[in-house]
Amino acid sequence: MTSPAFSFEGSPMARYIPAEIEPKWQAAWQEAEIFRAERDPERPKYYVLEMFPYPSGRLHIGHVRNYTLGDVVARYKAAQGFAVLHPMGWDAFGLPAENAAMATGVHPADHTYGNIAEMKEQMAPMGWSHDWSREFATCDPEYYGQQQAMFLDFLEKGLVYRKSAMVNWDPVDMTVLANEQVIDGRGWRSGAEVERRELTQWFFRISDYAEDLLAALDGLENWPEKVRLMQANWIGKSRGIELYFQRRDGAGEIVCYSTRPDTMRGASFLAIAPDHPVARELAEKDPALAAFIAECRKGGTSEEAIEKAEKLGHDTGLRVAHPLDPARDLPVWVANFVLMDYGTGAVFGCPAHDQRDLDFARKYGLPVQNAFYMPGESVEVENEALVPAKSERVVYIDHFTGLAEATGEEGINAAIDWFEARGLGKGKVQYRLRDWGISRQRFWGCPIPVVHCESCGVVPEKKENLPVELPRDVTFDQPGNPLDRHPTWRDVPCPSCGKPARRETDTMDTFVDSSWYYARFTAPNAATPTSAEDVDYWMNVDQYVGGIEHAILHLLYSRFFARAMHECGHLPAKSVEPFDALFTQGMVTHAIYMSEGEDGRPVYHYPAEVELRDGRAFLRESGNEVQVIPSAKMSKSKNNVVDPVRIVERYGADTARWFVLSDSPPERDVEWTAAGAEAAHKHLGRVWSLSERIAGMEGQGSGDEDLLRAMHKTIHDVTMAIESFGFNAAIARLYAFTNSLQKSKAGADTQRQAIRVLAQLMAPFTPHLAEEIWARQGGEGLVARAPWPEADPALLVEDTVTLPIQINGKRRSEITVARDLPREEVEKRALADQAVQRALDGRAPKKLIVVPGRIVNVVI
RNA sequence: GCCCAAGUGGCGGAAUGGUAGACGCAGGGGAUUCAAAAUCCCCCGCCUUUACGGGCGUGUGGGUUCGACUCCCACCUUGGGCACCA
Repeated sequence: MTSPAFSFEGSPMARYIPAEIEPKWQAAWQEAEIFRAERDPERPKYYVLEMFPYPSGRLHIGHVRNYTLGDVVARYKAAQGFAVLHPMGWDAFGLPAENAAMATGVHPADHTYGNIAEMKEQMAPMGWSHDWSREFATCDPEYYGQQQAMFLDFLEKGLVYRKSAMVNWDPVDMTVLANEQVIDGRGWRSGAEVERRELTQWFFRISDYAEDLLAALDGLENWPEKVRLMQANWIGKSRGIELYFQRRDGAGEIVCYSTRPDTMRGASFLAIAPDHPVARELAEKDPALAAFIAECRKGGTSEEAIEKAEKLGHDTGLRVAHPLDPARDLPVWVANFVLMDYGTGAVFGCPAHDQRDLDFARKYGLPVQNAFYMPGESVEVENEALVPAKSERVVYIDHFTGLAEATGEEGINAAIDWFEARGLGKGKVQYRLRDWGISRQRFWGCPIPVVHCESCGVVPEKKENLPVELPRDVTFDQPGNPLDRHPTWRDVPCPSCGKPARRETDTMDTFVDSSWYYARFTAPNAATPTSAEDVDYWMNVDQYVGGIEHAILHLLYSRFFARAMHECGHLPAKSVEPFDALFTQGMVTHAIYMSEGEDGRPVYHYPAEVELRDGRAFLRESGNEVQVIPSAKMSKSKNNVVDPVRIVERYGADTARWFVLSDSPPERDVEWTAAGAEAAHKHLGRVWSLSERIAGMEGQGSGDEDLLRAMHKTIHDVTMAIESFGFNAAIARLYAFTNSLQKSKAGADTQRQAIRVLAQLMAPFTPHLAEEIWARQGGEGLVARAPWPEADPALLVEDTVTLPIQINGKRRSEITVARDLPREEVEKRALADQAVQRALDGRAPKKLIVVPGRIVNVVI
């Protein structure tokens, strides 16, 4: 069949040139304002949100993945008839702008707004369906002013308070450091050993919501299981007991929190935090202890730093009575691994059943005594602690409750009852979750709107004076927060008594900014933080998309903030869980090409300098082979960053979008490869040629029904795949259908129908190419506005099925039978099969399993 | 150190407990071409066999099941988070 309609040669086909297609359709969308979200009581709404970017100034390929994922959902939902809200804005406060100010002297605001302008320019060619009319940056005074208003509401409701807490202190630069700025225990600029220093700071009472935040996780059915689990572990609910240990010096008691009171027999010491009041009290008269406590303050505040630090202890000389045997003494040690923030800041050490306690006991020569054995093994612990799961049965040794063999859980419960009955302790539910410290000793953040007055104390700023705006006239020529040394900004009259007072110069954690932006998008210009009408209509976020690295902090803070906003009347009750569905995507990675330099240090090569042959990499210039490290996180210093702007210039946005979605499931990391991008581009070119060929076709053909069946199957499969975020699978189905269409001999009308459906199904992924094909094939209006195609169920079922036949679970043959063939017939046909006959060798099968429509298994 | 996740051909990956390897890349063969590019067609897990076929195979070791990539237990490796990076 070589009619002209099928010939590539000689037909006046246009080539696929994205640079001609893409800007045209972007202009058409803008002209029609199809992405502008409007409240529409006639239609159901759909709010899809991607985590907004920090304006670094460079669009990263990770952004491309994130926003393309959201864009597919937004465009798909729009095609299904929803009123879609798909906003975009900027998480604009933060350290990098201050670092830039220190390096170049440019004001953080200028730096940030400059970056925003640059990034917007880089985002425009991607063809994302964002509603830019709702754009804002968290550093806009209009935004952070509303945040300050909410801070004052929280203050009034008692959701905010001040207390002392530790920060990283650089003793040379005389400044507070972020954890990121502490490298191996030293300040990143000064190189000085960092110490922990106490500062009075503002806190949100998130721990009051620990139980609610934990319990409500069950209702978040459309969140990834692992995120819920991570949050549950982070909140860390545990049931235990507060135990009272009487001091031998008669000065009262030390209260320890324990989740394993059943192991009390093995207690050999008490360990208290260096900041514990008892430690401080004893240090006043004990210079050696004071020196030890000072030593414990070395290093950063991060939990990782504390946990990994060498376990150090100091015997205070104080003794307490062992609760089980008042004649027995337990020594009280100060230990650097005990955290004042958790429990009571004091624990009893049971070396036999806790590895850390055991290491500590061996180091300092403290006794090790088992509280239980595993059943049948009466072995004393040596160098490995015996720590079975609480559900496992153990044999308690001479237990104070009278228990013999029991599970850990039973032992714990019995021990709690026993101690409570004797007034030695009190059962207590404990959470690991700490209150959220929001004070930052930095300039580029939302100012905390309070004033410190000598006579009135801490006085909230009046709401009519908001926003408390950051000043323009600041310099960054010395370390620290310039607000601290800005007299005219800092010195203000007290809002209450009018006497001279000082503004709070700390600003808020940037996580505060990102804890409510989703609500602000529903009414970005409202005179109050939110507007009731708009949050009622648009909230909740139906689909939230972002990086897995935000699984805990950002999402937990947002959940808390929504609850707090509800209490202050800024969100309805339905929005205390603001994100109905969450999707966490993986990273985009890229291989690193590395060789060894003359000095032995690694040299990183740009992909452009490298030629790939048979999976090995060689330098183009010298021909020397270089080492390939696959799937590495993109990093400027490793020269493996892929610039999406260059990709779009070379291949067009549709190729970039198609590729980042096609190669890996979205939740997993995807490796960017030049070959993959090339292949994606080629495929789009094939679809284009196919469309051009079909456009020129006329007349009848054969196999129309086969093509229609394939088309409806594809509609069904692609729709299901999009619904479940299986975008790579959706794209695989689109590849397969393209191949079927290419090979089809069906008539012109059917083929035209098929290519139009293909364009519709591709539209969420490659919207520009889809529009072009849609227009050329006589589609009505914009494909972005065409209703999503529906699969005809009648065309999805086949009359016959092919059943694999297994023998002992291994596939050995297959039979093709009518779909509704009765089971007995299937059995008969399966047993008659040659392979089965051969395997049976005259014997009768032990068992015959027929799963209708799926499989036959013959057990011999 | 603690919490979480992921490991499937040369590579990225597919697979409601039911034919492991869909789809794509790389590779091999062919067509077209004066030649190349582009395009099109076919093959492509490993071992064994002339062939038909047979054996092995989803990080490792166990277990549940007629049947396990999928469920359970232990381990190994890699990645994410650890409260002041965003």
